[in-house]
Amino acid sequence: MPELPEVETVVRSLRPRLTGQRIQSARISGQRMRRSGPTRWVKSIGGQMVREVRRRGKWIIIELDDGHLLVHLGMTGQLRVVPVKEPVAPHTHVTLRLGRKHELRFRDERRFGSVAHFANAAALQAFLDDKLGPEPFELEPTAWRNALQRTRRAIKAVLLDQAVVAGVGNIYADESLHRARIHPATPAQNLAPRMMNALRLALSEVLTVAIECRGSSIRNYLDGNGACGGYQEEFRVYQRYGEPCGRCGAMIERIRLAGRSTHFCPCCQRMPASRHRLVTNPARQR
DNA sequence: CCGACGTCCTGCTAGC
DNA sequence: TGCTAGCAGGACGTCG
Repeated sequence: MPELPEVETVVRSLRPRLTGQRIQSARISGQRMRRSGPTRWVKSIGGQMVREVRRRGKWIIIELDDGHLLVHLGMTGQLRVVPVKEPVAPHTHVTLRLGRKHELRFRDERRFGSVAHFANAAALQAFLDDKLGPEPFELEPTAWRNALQRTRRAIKAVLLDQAVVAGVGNIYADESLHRARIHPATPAQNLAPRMMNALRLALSEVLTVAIECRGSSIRNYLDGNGACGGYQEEFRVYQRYGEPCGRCGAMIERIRLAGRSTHFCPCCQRMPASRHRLVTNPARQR
């Protein structure tokens, strides 16, 4: 389940292997991916050079001489540079021939991912700006507080909302909430300002360490060279249902929240008392 | 307009 | 041992 750290790791591993490489040809095989749009670009990108590989949220941007490829790994997507002679794995949907010996392959068994082409840089920017909030490392404290204060949704659901903060998925939402000692069902606007700030810092810290560990490998996540990540060894709550919390020893619980499996420590992560009075008491209002 | 929820997709696994 | 229902979840569409 690639989230920001996994996508960042893939980008870092692909960057030196793709930048400056000329794409000889591209092909799409098997059944079409969902949500990838028209595929006429496959014919037009032959001969173009890769200028840059970068990340925005969970999206991978491959900048070409003329246009961009925008890749989302979905749940099970893998983007890897492999020798041409390596057998083509099942569910390989897109292949970019890079030279005599290597090709970039996009593989995605569950087909939640996508590979789309943008001819126009402004259109790509508009597409991303429309759906993505700031990167977690660049959250501006006041804007973050304002975003949380204007919604009653459970904080877990807010963290998963890419328009609020880009790149957080189920694993790092749970891990960050545990680090900040916040109950995942807490309505966002009930969080005290210092807790909002604690969460902002926890997100940054958890994601930074996860990137240093090259992401988490749960099932089939691999980076651009086919290597596993190691952050799964650092999980404090995710998939640790029934195990003792490393901080207080209480049993980690699992609930269903925002349609997602949610893991937390009932002792370290308490729901705050309602701050209703602060809102309704005129003496407290400006 | 906001927020909750269903849908897509396949492979693995818990449970009978 | 073999079968099947259920689970996993990111993005997006739909509905109240």
